[in-house]
Amino acid sequence: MSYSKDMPDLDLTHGDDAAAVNSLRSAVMRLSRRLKHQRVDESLSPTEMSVLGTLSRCGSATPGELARKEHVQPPSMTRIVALLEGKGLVRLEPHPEDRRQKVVTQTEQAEAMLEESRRKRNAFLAGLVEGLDEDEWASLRAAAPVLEKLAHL
Amino acid sequence: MSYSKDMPDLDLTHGDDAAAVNSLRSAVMRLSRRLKHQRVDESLSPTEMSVLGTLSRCGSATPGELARKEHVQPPSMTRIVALLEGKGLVRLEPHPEDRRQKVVTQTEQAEAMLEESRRKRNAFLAGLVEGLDEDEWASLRAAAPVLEKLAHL
DNA sequence: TATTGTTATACTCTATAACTATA
DNA sequence: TATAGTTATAGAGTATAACAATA
Repeated sequence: MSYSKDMPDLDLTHGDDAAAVNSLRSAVMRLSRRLKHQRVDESLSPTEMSVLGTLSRCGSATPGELARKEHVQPPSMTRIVALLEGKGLVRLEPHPEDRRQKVVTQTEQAEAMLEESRRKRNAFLAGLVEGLDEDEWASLRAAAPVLEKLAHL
Repeated sequence: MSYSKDMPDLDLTHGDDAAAVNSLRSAVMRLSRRLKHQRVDESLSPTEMSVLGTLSRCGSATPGELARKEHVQPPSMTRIVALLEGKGLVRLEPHPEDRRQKVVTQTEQAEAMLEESRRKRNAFLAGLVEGLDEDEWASLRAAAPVLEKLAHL
């Protein structure tokens, strides 16, 4: 039996697992559309916000690394980085070892903006979460890091 | 103290809740981009698939109801419904009580397509889930219905 | 007068293909 | 020859505004 205790015993013929997978996909797609509309800065797209969040968490990165992390193609990241630079939210520096690459770093202005916008985002999600009970919110909190992992697995 | 036991004690000044909210938003956006690429039918967009899923779960609906459920504007739903009708996946009938409205119903062909595609979707998500351990998958299963609720709250 | 749905139009975001510079 | 990033272009999906038909 090719079964490891570290792997979930995901049985695709099992109705409950299949239902969970369907439910998850549908919910993520629909929730993402709602979040798209809750822009903290009206002029920043969700992906642009996500790039700033990634830089805030992971520090500096090259455009190529950012493209892979955000699951967009390199030309799209070129455009995003140029836009963020134009707004003074990131700084572009030459790569110390490879002159083809660049290093993207967020500015203090970006960090301040993220902090400022956190309240607005939380207000929106808190409004939704108020419709949940304690157990549901606990489920969500437990799942958040797993969804993060899934997003860049 | 304005506290109800049915409401989560969401404290926006509390770092853990704020972090969970941020994590959730970021993960949902990035995961949705990955799912976008995993189309069961290459010719159907995620929203179009989601409409079929909604019809499958909820039965018939008017274009206006579908627009509200999917969080798109009425003109967008007009376009989606027309496209699905052109592919023979939904049927449009006059509303029995209000001649302004229409009733959208999925066809047998749509149900067969959903069933067929379920295996492909599951294969992709199962691939991701294989990188999780038992507890993580359990968290996700518990959170799926909550995310569904959040998506149309 | 309000509501449901449609048509016409424009915008945002992303992708692909072709190119430049460096490794 | 392969890789990082850019430029130019096209396409998908959605929104807003203006309109038609019905309540």
